[in-house]
Amino acid sequence: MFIKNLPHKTVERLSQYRRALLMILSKEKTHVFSHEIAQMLHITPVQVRRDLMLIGYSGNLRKGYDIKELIELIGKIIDSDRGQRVAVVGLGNLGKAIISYFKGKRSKLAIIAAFDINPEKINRVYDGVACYHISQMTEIIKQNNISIGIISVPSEQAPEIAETMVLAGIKGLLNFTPKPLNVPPFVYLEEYDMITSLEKVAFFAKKNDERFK
Amino acid sequence: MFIKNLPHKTVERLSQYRRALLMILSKEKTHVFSHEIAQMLHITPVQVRRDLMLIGYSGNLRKGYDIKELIELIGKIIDSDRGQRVAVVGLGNLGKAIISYFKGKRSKLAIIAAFDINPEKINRVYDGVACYHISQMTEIIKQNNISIGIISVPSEQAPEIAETMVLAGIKGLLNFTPKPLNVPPFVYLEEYDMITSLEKVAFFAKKNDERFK
DNA sequence: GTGGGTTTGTCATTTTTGACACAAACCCTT
DNA sequence: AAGGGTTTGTGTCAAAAATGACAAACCCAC
Repeated sequence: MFIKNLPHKTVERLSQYRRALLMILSKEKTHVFSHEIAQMLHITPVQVRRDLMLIGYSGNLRKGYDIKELIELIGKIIDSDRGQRVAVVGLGNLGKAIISYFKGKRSKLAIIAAFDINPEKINRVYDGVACYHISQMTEIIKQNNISIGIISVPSEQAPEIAETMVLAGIKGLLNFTPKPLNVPPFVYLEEYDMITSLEKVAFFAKKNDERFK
Repeated sequence: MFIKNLPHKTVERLSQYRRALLMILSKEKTHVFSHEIAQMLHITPVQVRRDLMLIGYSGNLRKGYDIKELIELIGKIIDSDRGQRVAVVGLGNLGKAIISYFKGKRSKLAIIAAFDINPEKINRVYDGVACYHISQMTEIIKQNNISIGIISVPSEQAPEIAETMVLAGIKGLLNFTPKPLNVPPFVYLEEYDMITSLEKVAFFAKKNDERFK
């Protein structure tokens, strides 16, 4: 299903809505109000309703939104029909953390390979994901039609890894290193920077502290 | 140093500028142009200049910006004068990854304690950070004046940890679990969600792919 | 049924963020 | 010393995102 020009931020929130909904689905509830979703994500109910409007979902006026239906609709919009395959490069602490985060999550995104250069890790399986040597990367990406790459290697190696993956045909990259990367325009790149997040928290924590003092 | 109402996004970028500048500082260069910074972060030169204007820094018209000066100025603005202390709760793969990310980074942010419940980890030191049992958390946070908390425990435990930390006097929280948290308004909370990032990459990678096909 | 209390859907507005355009400053070359 | 090529600094505009406001739909209680 396609909706033209879905705003960037809305895509992010849809993903968050879905995970929040999956969490409350286990309970006996079948419906949820916009203000309940809003409260979980610290946003306003209007924002939730507007996002849902954009994807064309209508709630029940008195009962709210059908949780199951909504989860499925969000899936139809943000997931790819045939699923997308993901590879993690760099099986240090971070790489392992990412893999275990995904474990058990039913999703159209499947991590199906990991790469490293440490001989002790090669040919072993971590949380259901097989680890190969980086030299096999191009081959395995092509064979398995992997379209998404996660980079969690030491930062010096990031540019080289990125280039190899792009040449192998990857379509999207998530970069966990602080090293800025350059990729062609047909590859979507997201820089995910823990340090910046932490510094931001520190800045606003400090500011908040002064304000409430 | 205080600048009133520095935009949210500018704060994020300042942190990124600083890290990009630190990377090129090692080389022989002493000055940098706005378009060079822009290229590294995939933004426009105007944006860089605008941000620097907001913090009142003037570059040299012909040589660009003095790297060293700029790094220091950014520090004066986003860092706290006396530094801020950070604790990591949950010393699994993710917790360890965070700590090693920080190792060697000179910064006003210092991770000075970790907490876990696994007896094997208690009273050991990881990358220079001592690990304590969670039951000691309140005590140690207060004693050491820790103001920032990073939550990297399994998601079910996140709300309880957050509450304890808030009561212990924490001022900012960075939450790596998908569990939405609730904190009082005087605590700054940032949710850092790996899954959402990955789903976003997947969505736009898919979209890009269709566009360029 | 009829009125009151909720909640949705959406238009209109504000706020935030980013981009354009261009003058002024500057150095280098000649 | 004069002209050309860069780069900065900033007023202005455009786009994106968030918010406010409110009518319409609906259920429940009575």
